[in-house]
Amino acid sequence: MSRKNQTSELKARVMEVALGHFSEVGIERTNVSNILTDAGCSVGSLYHHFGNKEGIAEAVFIDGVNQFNSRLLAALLPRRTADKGIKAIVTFCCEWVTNQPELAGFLLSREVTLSDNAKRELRKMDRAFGQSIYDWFVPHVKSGALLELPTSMYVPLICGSTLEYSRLWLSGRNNRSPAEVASILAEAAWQSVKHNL
Amino acid sequence: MSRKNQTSELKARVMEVALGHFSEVGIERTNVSNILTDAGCSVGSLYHHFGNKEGIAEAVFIDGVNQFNSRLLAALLPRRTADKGIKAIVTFCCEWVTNQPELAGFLLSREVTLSDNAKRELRKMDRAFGQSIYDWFVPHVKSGALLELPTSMYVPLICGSTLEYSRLWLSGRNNRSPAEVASILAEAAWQSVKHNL
DNA sequence: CTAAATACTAGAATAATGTTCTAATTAGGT
DNA sequence: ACCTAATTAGAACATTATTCTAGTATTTAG
Repeated sequence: MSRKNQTSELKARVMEVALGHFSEVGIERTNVSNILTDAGCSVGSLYHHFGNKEGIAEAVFIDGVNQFNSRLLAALLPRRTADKGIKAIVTFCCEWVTNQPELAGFLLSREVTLSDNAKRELRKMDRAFGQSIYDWFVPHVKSGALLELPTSMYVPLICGSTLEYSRLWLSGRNNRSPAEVASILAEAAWQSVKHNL
Repeated sequence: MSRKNQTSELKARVMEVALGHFSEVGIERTNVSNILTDAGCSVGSLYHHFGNKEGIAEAVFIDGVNQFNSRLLAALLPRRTADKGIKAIVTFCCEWVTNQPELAGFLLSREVTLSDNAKRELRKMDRAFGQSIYDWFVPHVKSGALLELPTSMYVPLICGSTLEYSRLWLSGRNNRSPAEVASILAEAAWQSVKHNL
């Protein structure tokens, strides 16, 4: 196998193993040596590729956000009405959390403390993502279908309930998965941002 | 000074100092020795009173939840209509977060991993709190003013947006404090749980 | 009031674990 | 075949949470 493939496979393996440990006991309480043995990686390799333990967490985090963002856009952008769009966002979130509870829990936990470099990268990603979202929203606000609000409030109003419900479900405190209650959450989100004549 | 007072003052001092460090750099990255010097406490005393670093975090956490719960009840229980009650909850949360950003950030961060003992204590608190909340809600659901939903959904629907907005504000990503946008959040929460004829 | 018991304090010693460092190895280009 | 740079290896190191033993102060009981 070429070195490139070997390397990227190793990194992927480490990240997968690490996510398992992180989501089970948190970043602090997973020890590097467990990751090393489970992923079949040496100390040197690990620190060469990731810098330190937080570096692994960062990589997993950025990867997860990327995946989430692109799939969410794929779910949202084709929708032509405000109603369908908002509900598509909520429904997508519910399904994503339900299908990937480990990754979702890790992203929602906010355990990761990002390095300056990672912050920069994430901001760049976020800008592109935010712009696409913004472009979808503008016409619906202009048309009066959606409330006109401070920009920073749309995400909390649309996704807040869903994320909070997801956190509760992930911590084992209620039975129905987000996907099972998606329609309720979607309707509630819609009620909270639609323009009431 | 009596020993009891001396001791409880020491514990309070440690908890206050610890909260400062925790909210600034997280539990993992605050080191015990800093807490010791800042609070003027010896290694032995600290481990005698709190068991370990997590024990300090647990104490701060439980204290914070207690304070939050009792004040929220004081804000909610006097309200006689569904409308006023829901808005009182949201408004209270906004003000609480705005006035105590350190404590709020610490509680919302979910950094603390609770010991079995702490879990038990917290569950006990939560049961009593939940019961009071439940008693307030029942008549408004029965009267048809509020939607009838799975019990586990009221908190996310009512507080989700507010908590999400608070997290964003606490991480410095938007300017207006929760208290400044409380009325928008309150109205949105009300729209999402009120019964629409 | 005295003595025993208990709660608390102290800080040096220890243990756990993340990270660095030097040397060896491997792959890709010339 | 040889050179260069990327990668791997794991022993040594450093940091830091925690334990342990001993000592001191306070309360309680006789």
